[in-house]
Amino acid sequence: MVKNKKEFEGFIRGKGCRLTGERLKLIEGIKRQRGHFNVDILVSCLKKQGLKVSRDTVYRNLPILLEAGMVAQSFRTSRDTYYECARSKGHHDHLICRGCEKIVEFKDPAIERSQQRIAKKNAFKLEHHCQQLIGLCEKCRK
Amino acid sequence: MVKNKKEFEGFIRGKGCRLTGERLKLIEGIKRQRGHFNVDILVSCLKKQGLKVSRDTVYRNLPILLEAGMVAQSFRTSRDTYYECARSKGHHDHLICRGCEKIVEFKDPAIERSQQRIAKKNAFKLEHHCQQLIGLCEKCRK
DNA sequence: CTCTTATTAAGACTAAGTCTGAATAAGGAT
DNA sequence: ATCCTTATTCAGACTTAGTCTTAATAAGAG
Repeated sequence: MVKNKKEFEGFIRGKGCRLTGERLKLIEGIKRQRGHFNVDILVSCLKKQGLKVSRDTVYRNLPILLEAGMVAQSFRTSRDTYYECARSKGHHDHLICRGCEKIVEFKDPAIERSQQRIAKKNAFKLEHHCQQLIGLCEKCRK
Repeated sequence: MVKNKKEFEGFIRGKGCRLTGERLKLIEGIKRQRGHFNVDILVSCLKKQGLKVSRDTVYRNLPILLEAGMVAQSFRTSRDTYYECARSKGHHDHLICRGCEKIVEFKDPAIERSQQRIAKKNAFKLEHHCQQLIGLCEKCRK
């Protein structure tokens, strides 16, 4: 899990990739994100802050940042994939109201352990997971 | 959970909707699906079997079939949403290899119970969930 | 059988994500 | 420092899952 610019430099060079200005802008901009973001949100925030980077560059570098553990895939709507800065909080999953789209974050160590057990039983090396509980919140049930 | 044509008729009329030929073709075609399918797969299978229905009709009716519990959302790739006929097997989740895209199905009652507990704690009425464990299978780890 | 209105098909449209090709710049070699 | 190779970037074209529009059709009530 890469935590800062220095570690990122090591990580990126270790892969034989180049440490470009855009990549530094990207990790800077992502650290500034609070909460969930999708690619368009990220690009327009970067732009506002004078850290212009093309949409394509974001798409190209996201897999690297995911691999480095600096960004985590958070959840998906029918339209979009949302991410979040891994440093902002620990890992967690989401409870989503299909009525008002309210999102509640939760952690459950027991579930995580079960997931590891299931992966092991099937000889998988678990890298990450996506767990979304969909339902109706108190208000939306009326 | 709607199980057959008769129950479906009751369900659809209960909603004040019409029992159309297309809807019958749809549930017929879905019952014939084995395993996972996305909208395009479903449309072309229906076509092959002489049950022509437009793509749009499928998209329009999927929420109804989900609500009726005849179809379940199965998992999503970066491109597509996959479904499956709810009757074919019981509910289960997926372990997906990001290398070869192999999919392993699993059930875990303990996780299901935890999910219910989490929903209850947050005053949500849980309708369904999406749990995908992503990693590398034995072969793809080399 | 007639009338109302939900539903349908066809195709235009939207937008997330990918691809292409030319220009740029990182980093090693000299 | 300067040159050279090649990964990376940008801009914009492209692909395609999913949505919307409109006119035609047909389900169901009376």
